[in-house]
Amino acid sequence: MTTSPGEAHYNAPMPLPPPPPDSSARVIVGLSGGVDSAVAALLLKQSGWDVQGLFLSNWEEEDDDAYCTAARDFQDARAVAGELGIVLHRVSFAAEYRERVFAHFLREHHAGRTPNPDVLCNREIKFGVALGWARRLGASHFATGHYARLEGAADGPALCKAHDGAKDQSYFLHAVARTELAATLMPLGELHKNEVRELARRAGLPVFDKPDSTGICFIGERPFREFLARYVAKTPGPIESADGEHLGMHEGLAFYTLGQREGLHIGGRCGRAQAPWYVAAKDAARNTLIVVQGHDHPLLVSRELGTGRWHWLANARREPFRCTVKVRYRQSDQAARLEARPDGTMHVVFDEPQRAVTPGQYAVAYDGERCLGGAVIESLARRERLSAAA
RNA sequence: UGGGGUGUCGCCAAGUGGUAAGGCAGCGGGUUUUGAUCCCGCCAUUCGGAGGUUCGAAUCCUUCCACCCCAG
Repeated sequence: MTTSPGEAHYNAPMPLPPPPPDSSARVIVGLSGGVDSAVAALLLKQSGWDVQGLFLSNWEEEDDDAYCTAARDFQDARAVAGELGIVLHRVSFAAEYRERVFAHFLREHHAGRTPNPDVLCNREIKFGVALGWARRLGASHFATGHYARLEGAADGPALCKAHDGAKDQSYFLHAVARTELAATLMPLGELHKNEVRELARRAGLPVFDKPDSTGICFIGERPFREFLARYVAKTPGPIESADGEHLGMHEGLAFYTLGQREGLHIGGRCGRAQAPWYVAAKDAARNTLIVVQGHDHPLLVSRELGTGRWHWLANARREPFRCTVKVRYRQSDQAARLEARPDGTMHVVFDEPQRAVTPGQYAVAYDGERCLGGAVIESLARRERLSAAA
């Protein structure tokens, strides 16, 4: 059953979630107030589960529209629960979010790296404390509206890509503990986004046309630099080309990420090409941002990277093996050779050089549709060393 | 102070009589549960100032101003 995105096959049999193991089995669905989690709850109910909703509020600020957004989301979640006739619990994990996700987020930025808070948010909050809370609420299972599939494999639960490749969120889920995935249901994994919206519309769910949310999970979409500046002091310093020419000033290394183009304020230079400039490196010792010109400049690409401790979502492999790897969300799969180190880290060598591999982001491995696990990117090896060019 | 050169959007830069290219930056939007990238749109009634020639000037003339280089 293949369908191109855009033309849904509403008449095809809808893939329903697995029926409950027994008639009274309870599942707690994380209801965000968005359309995805609403439809996840809808489908589970239709399958016969005893469904209850859980609304998480993890970011409590009273100073701006984030508060309004959160309040609106809760209202939407409540409306959905009302329409489905299910109980809705509301729990704040703001303290946990701050300690386990946001503190790390700030530490990484202070260190000049580019953290991915949503990976941690899934592991620590949604599939951590929230899932634990679901158990306390008497549920055997926890469910979310993530676009990913969970299958039973010979070696345990397997996290697989969503059928809707454009929405696949397995990258963000790679760090979740397997024991937690074993108790998790993701009913949307075989649906396309437009099908989800259509299901919501037909079921009378008021959020059927609510726009997709973006931005850091629970914090939301906002001007990133401005937001970060509330927590990280600005430490201005020079911007230099790889050959040492002074090109301007930066606001602090934490406010930039590798491969970034915007915000450098570098205009035309006499004798230089007419191409935009991109962040190639951060020289912390000199508080200097190193930039290069051209989207695919050699100093922007890496062929190898080293990770932190690898988290397996399949049986660990001790011998080198080939698979595909993403170094950022929504990147197409890149062929690579992986070799686990004795200390639990991973060494990745790509077939093709990769652009803007960034410490703090995650390298996530796949065998076809299945996610094999991943780890944070710690180091990278460029084709040419920066020092050689300087 | 002589001699030479240059002054076109925040920056780089086309345009030498026919009614202001392009790139970068910036801004806005799209894509996106990180941060990026990417895509689309906007962005000089005006060419250092003032006069003049001309049907018509950024382009020619006069003059003033600024900056740069060489002399000194």
